[in-house]
Amino acid sequence: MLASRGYHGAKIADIARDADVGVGTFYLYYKTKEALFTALVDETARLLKRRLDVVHGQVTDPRDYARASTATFFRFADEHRELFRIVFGHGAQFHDVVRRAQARFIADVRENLRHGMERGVFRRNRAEVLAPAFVGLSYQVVSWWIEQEAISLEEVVESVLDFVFHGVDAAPSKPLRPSTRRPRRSRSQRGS
Amino acid sequence: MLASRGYHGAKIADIARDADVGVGTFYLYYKTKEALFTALVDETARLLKRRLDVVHGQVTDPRDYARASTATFFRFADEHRELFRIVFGHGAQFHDVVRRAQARFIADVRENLRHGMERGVFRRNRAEVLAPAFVGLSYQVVSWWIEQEAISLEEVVESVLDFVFHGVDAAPSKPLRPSTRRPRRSRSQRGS
Amino acid sequence: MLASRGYHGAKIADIARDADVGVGTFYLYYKTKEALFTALVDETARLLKRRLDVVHGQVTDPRDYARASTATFFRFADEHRELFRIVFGHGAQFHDVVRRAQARFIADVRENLRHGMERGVFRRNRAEVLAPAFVGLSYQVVSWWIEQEAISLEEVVESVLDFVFHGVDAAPSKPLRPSTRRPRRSRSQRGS
Amino acid sequence: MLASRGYHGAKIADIARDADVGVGTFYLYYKTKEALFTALVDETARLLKRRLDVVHGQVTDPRDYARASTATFFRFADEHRELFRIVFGHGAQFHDVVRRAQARFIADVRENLRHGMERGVFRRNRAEVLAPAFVGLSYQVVSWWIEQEAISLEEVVESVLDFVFHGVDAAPSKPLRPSTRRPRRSRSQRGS
DNA sequence: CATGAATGAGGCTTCATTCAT
DNA sequence: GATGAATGAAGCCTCATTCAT
Repeated sequence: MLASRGYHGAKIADIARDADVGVGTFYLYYKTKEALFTALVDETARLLKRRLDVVHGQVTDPRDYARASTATFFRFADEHRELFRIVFGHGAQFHDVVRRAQARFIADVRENLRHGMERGVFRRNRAEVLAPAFVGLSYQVVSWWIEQEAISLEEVVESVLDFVFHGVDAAPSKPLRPSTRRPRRSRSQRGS
Repeated sequence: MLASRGYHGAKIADIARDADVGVGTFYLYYKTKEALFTALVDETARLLKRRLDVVHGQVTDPRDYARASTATFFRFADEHRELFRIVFGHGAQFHDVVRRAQARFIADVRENLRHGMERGVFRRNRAEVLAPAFVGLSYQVVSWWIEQEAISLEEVVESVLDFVFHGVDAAPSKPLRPSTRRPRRSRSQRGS
Repeated sequence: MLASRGYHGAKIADIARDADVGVGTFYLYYKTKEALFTALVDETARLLKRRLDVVHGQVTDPRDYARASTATFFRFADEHRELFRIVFGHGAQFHDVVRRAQARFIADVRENLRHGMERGVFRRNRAEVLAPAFVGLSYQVVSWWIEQEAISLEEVVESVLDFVFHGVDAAPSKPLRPSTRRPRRSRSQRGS
Repeated sequence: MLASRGYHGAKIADIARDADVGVGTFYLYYKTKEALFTALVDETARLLKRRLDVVHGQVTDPRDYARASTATFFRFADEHRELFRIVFGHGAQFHDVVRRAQARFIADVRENLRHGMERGVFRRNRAEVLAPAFVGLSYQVVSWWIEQEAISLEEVVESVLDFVFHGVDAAPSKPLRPSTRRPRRSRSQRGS
């Protein structure tokens, strides 16, 4: 219900009917509609975080960290499609709970990126830009993948990781910011 | 209004007041609330598409195509923040119009990726996976960037493009699928 | 519960919890919420009536009757605060049972007033007007008195009786309707 | 509606139908059901207060004050039966707004009683007891009177004032507390 | 064309009552 | 008898939409 219709599309009556209970019964479990949503988001974030914590505990290399995170995220989405659709899909981002959860994951990714850059295993680049990029691409690919059965988990993850590590360029890559860099020139001046 | 409150949060009365007209007047211009939303999405997609068509007309190389597309997308979002927030933000993705527009852009990206891979300028990888990745990361980075003033347009685009072309790995990249590979064997067999 | 929250404010679940039984058990004792209320009112009226009957049996003089009634009413309210609050308080008057009980008490008072007037121990006045006045003032004073601890039962009753018997005027009173009065003339003409 | 059914008995739909408007229209005039009730109570209290202020401005003697107040109260109730029923009747007392309004009127009466006692025109008695008595009897008599057509305004007021000034006792009255008073003896000891 | 007061369908929530255990 | 989870009718309120001015 919430998964297929979204927060606004799913009426309490629908949700109750879906669960084969009366409307009153719904309110025995959740104080409000909002509360159900919040509970699902929190539960999802908690579950995912737990899974990530486990795999993060087993790696030290930032690359492994990224690999493990990505694989875990995809596996998690695969195993909890309904929850995933509710939390990430169907216009739920507007919800504060979701935004905060997302922000925490982005922060996590950012730290790993920074760590990797400092250690020299990641290309020097703006971690604050790459972090949302990481999360955004993962979410979008998962959203696409989850709705179809054409490709295996391993294959998506493999593709995503290749992209994430090497980008699309076939040519051997040069550093983004050569150490011999001179003062920026084109620093732009966007107004409002 | 739509931008700051989202589709469900914005009431017709608010929208009308914002536009300094009466609610009745709103209905002279749009048949329903839904129609306004659809019109804005269509308009946005049309505007963006026109901009992309222009820059695409000036490039032939798939890398340039990707560069130009990305830069254009960011510039567009910057220049039409309100529209961008309405169309992409605040849980609008659930809307069919948005989904279709998004699908068109993803298809466009996919074609360029395929083209680049065939021409050998892009690493061989699954274009159908990378296309949503591209769009998802662009959207997420733009969403982050648009809400803050800390970094210039050129800088975000530079970061994004470096990431998109070279990924995060500091080491020189090896192909995902070694060139010495013979004609596809196991190449998966997605139907739809 | 009923006493502190009123008929509409008290939920069956609250009442049951207060009585340390399950909601189901409540319905073993009372057919409906309304039935509980009616039963309480009836019980209260019955108790009060019994007490009044006892004291009334011991007096013949209408003044003593009034004195005894008033004292009994206050004592009763004092001893059954909860019941009093339920029956008279918290907007219960709207209830038909309460209205009927009240009407019976008013009728009783009226008869005593008539009796006293006929016997010449009470000033001639309209008994049908004084009866509700009696009841109304008793109820209001009790309501005020019951919620505070500042003054003793004897003191309130003393004050009320002095007021009821002598009014507020310090001057010696003259009869309302001199016995030498001629047939009514001015019998009113209030419109709506 | 509110007048005939009381706060809980009157549904918004009823009120709207009674006023020959849609439910939505109701909410153009009042934010909530509660707000309507509060507004009516405030309006009533304001109107009555204004009327009382006028007549109070024309008297100095506490007896005249009491006479004028009573007459004004009855006249007001007669002219605003609906409002009166809403505010005082049908179990509205439970409402805080009503309670506060009532408290203000009681305080007003109490001050006049005190004043009269100090000036020696009223019998010495406990003003804090007599004030609620005054209000309670007025309210109850008005409630009775307003529902029937048998007696004129002048007559009720006359009866009430005679009662209020002289009480029911036919005998000439003696003071409640003789100036030659000795120390209290039996002054009670109510527990809980 | 423009307006905004009026509308009522529809959504969320409460709570008296039932009934299987 | 006792229980309390389950129920759904009913009530309050919102807001997209209409239409008379």
